[in-house]
Amino acid sequence: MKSDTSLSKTEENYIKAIFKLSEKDDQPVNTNAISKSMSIAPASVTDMLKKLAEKELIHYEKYKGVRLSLEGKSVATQLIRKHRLWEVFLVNKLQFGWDQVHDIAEELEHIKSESLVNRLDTFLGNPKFDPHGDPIPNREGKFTLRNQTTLSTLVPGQTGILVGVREHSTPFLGYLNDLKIALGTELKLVERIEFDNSLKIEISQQQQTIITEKVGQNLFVKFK
Amino acid sequence: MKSDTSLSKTEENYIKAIFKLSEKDDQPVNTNAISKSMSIAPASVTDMLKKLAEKELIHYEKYKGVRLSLEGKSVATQLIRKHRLWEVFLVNKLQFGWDQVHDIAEELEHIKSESLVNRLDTFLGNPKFDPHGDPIPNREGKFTLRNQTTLSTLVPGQTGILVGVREHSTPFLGYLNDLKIALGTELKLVERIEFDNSLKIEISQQQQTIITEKVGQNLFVKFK
DNA sequence: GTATATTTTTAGATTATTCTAAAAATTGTA
DNA sequence: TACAATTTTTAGAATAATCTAAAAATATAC
Ligand SMILES: [Mn+2]
Ligand SMILES: [Mn+2]
Ligand SMILES: [Mn+2]
Ligand SMILES: [Mn+2]
Repeated sequence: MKSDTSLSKTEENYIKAIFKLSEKDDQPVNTNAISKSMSIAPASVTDMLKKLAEKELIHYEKYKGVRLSLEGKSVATQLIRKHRLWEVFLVNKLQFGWDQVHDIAEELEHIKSESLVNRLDTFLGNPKFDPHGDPIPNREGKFTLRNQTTLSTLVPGQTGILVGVREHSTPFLGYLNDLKIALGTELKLVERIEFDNSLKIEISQQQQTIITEKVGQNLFVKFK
Repeated sequence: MKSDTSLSKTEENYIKAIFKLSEKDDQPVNTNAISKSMSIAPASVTDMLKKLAEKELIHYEKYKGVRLSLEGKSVATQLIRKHRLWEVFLVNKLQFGWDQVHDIAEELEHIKSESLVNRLDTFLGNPKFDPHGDPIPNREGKFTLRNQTTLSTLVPGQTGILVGVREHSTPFLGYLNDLKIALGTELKLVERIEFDNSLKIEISQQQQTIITEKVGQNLFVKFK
């Protein structure tokens, strides 16, 4: 049962952090993990977990970590929907670069108006992916799945199209900008260097470069 | 000298309230006036005034009311700029009604990003007025002046075009919607009823209606 | 399986914003 | 000018979100 419908920005940020930490494995999320991901002291996290449990947004047992309740998952999903739709707006309509929009979207996602989100969605043409290739949940919270193959798993000679990035940091996206790599760019794995698993790639059938294994693991591609 | 650049949403709301209260006469604004306009207890207002004075956003002398400093005026103007640009976005791009956008804009105005506002301005085509006919300050904070003549000052037989509304409440705007009165609508003063100064008007050369004096005073018109 | 290390919670404080009640200052009135 | 009414400020307290330090629980290691 949802007791209090209106959540503070702070509460929303905790919910989102917990959601992101439990995305991969569906394991309970530890206090310390939340603390680190949000840069907030563990003691403060404990306090908030009690509060969120009280509101039935999470299932919480002392010392055992937390899981989002169905209600909590829905809150998280709607926040992610808003975040990503705003990012599309900022990039497609206001001409921001994909490396400039995260922090602004981080604020915009907390504006509470269902009709605003839905009208924005319509205005943008119901996009399925955000500027980083991340899927945008629909009104019902359903995500379109994206290819999870990374460039580093291709075999030499194989070509992929960039459909998403795992890392979202400004430095990483700026680095891709410098390499003229954007969503939709054709990337061919030319050679894997044995020594350190770094990759020689060809970008848009033009320049060749070396990227580290780590970079390769952060580039999601689909087969051409 | 501006000491702390970042203001809380709360501080911003006080600055805006003080600005609006001193718009007409340039007199100092009293604690009680702020208290009433914001629905916050006078004692709380006093506390905040001390804080804003500390930050040099207002000139404050105990028991004598406050005035915005130049810095404070600039903060207020930029907030109003953001508020009105967002209202234009909501109405022109997302198809909201002019009676539905104020509260959402009240939230959006607190998003802090200079490039966001300026890009939004460009995207909207640098509008000079918002959906209620209120002037939108430019980057430098300059307002385009709008005609301040109200319908109630016309002489019978005279026609005006609606260029703005003084009241912004949802009920008032909804009432105008019902009457098919919008910005740009032609309004002819047919007759002034002596008894209570109510006005018989003709809307878009079509229906005739009676409106109260109060309504007439809330409709800004320019001569046709 | 005890001792040590790590994680989590509790206790006690702090800052921002708000409140009510009471005191102080100012304003209006006769 | 004196008294009353009004306005404003001060005092003391509450709530939300955070912190540090210490205690308690759990996990790891030998
Ligand atoms: Mn983002
Ligand atoms: Mn994104
Ligand atoms: Mn408004
Ligand atoms: Mn407006």
